[in-house]
Amino acid sequence: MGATQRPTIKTVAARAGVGRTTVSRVLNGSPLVSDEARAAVQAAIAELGYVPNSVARSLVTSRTDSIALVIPESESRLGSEPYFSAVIRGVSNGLAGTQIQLLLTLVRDRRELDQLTRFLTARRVDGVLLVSVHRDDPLPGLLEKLGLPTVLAGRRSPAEPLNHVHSDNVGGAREAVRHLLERGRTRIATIAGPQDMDVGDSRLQGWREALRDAGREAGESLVAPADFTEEGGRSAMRSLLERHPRLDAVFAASDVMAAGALAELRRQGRRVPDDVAVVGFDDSIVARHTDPPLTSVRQPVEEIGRTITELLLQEIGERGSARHHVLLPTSLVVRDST
Amino acid sequence: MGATQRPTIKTVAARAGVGRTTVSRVLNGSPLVSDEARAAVQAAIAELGYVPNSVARSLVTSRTDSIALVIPESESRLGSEPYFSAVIRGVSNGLAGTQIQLLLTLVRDRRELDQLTRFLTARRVDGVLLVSVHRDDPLPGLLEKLGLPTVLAGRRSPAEPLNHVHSDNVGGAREAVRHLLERGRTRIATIAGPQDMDVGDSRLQGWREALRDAGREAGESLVAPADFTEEGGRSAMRSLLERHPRLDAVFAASDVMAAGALAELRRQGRRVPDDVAVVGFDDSIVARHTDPPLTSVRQPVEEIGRTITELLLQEIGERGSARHHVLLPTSLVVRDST
DNA sequence: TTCGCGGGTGGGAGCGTTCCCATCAGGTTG
DNA sequence: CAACCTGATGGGAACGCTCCCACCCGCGAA
Repeated sequence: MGATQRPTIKTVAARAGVGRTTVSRVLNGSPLVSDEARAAVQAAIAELGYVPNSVARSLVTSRTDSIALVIPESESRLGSEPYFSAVIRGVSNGLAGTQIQLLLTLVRDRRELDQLTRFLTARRVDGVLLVSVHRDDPLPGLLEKLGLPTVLAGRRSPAEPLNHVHSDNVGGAREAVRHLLERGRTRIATIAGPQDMDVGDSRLQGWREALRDAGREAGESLVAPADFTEEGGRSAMRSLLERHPRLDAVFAASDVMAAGALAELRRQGRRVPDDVAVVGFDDSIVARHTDPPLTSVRQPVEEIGRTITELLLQEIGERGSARHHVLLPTSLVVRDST
Repeated sequence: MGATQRPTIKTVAARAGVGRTTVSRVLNGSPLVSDEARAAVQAAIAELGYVPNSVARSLVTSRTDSIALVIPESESRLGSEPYFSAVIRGVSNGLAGTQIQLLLTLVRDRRELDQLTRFLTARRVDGVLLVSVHRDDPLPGLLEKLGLPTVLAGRRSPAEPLNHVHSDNVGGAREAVRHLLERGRTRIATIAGPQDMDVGDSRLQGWREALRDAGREAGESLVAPADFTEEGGRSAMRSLLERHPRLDAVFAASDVMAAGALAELRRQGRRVPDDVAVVGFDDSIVARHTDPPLTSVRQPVEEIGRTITELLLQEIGERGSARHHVLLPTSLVVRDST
């Protein structure tokens, strides 16, 4: 009791002395409405505090005016990785000014994946943003089969056919390693990202290319893959030091892993940058606060978020438009760790 | 073309040789269905790959099976503050196992607030989680007026009438200051949070109480309020040092501000903890990586997220249940900065 | 004058569900 | 044996909107 019934389009029509259809036309900005009718309708809307029922609209238009941002990660990463927050912020920026709502879906396990699959099959969103894709991720294939507009942040492989936006991981890594070479480092190891992700691959490839360009060896024993976590970075550093006690530089494929590496180096009494120089990737908040502050490859994460959103909106608007692959530049931020 | 029409409940009914209603009953788990009918329906559903249209369901039930998480913050904070990521993670955890979807809404300016208001008025969600509330935030009042189930993470004031979950900010701050006293510090300043937020107030109050309990002065000149940003922390530290060149400890109401304070102390050649001890609040990833690592008050942010979600689901389920105010404990994590 | 045309308008149908109610079979009761 | 219940079932109506189509009116052209 108390909460009086919400006005519907009928109420408004009656109040304005016009038909339902005319109200609908005003609502949807049709030009085929006389000025008087439009004014009457607008007055009625204001008096009644009418707000259209978007569920009813969705039922007939089969648009939902919402998109999903899917983060298929073990919970540990959202949180430690400022990356995701920045993407979210970018997406939200890209959505500003539209009426489109953002659904956030974390996929942690098999059950949640099944649930998401049903959700997407039911077309409860107009499009999907996929972040942090793995090579064998089932989602991109599903989305393509469903014909649901999709844009990836990152790519499954260099041959990614779907719309995607990524930063120049190869180039960024090369620049980082070149920087280490310029600083006179000669034994440069790398803590690589997961090898089932293109970011991992590409940054490793950049490391290799830079070393080869300089005529240096890029042996596999100088590579320790980890999982983008701090603890992973720490133990990767440990194993690198065991294999190459005399290494004098490390390129880590993320700041968080670099932070783990710093901790291990400190534990073993190595000075940074005097004994070992360290470069990270992301230029996240972590990089500014480590001891010493971390030289890092900056990637425009927020811009990635904004761009995938813009591409998605475009794809939703005009189906079957050409595929877009956007590459965003990185830049090296030099601090005290090198 | 190609994409064959999605099956509806009618298709399923025809296939199973039953009526619409029976299919609906099976879908909603009604016990008033014979075993044969149920089996036939389930088989038909499987064969057709039928997924119920939740929009149509929403229209008649007027439930949306979604909730909104509203973050009313200038974009700078989501991103620098691991707090929000942790809340999001907790909320997502709290939602696991339900069919409820999470809508994320960042409110950055007046326009976005208006848009959100319309959105909520249209009841496009079943309930709302509100994070980082300010004293004069218009949203809680609006939500109460709309009768939309709401739970706050934090509170507007100690007299908050709405459902809310918060951590023991007063107690945490007291513990931090007591710790500094035990370490023999005598001139303990504080970098306080925004004074239009209860978190700011409460942590300041904890600082005052601890000092008074110890018979120390807690003069206003030892208080420098800031805005939870790193830059704010830095300039607050600067003004504290101007006023009290001989202070030997600072309690900052957030890790990020503490990080700013550390930077300023270093710039001025003060050693931490030898000359000045520093305590932060949040025990975020930042605290572990500052130089030196930061002693900090840990608050169970993820648990806050989970708890507000549980309360909201409960409130949505059984309207008008008693109001809940949950207080979660904090704990001090001692590192090298004290 | 008649016809055609096009802007402005409103009613009916339909989107895919759930809910209310009527119906029906088969058993139990007095 | 009639009256009644009880469990299983299905059709109609409704949720609030958009879209199709028919309609009306006033105008200029034939």
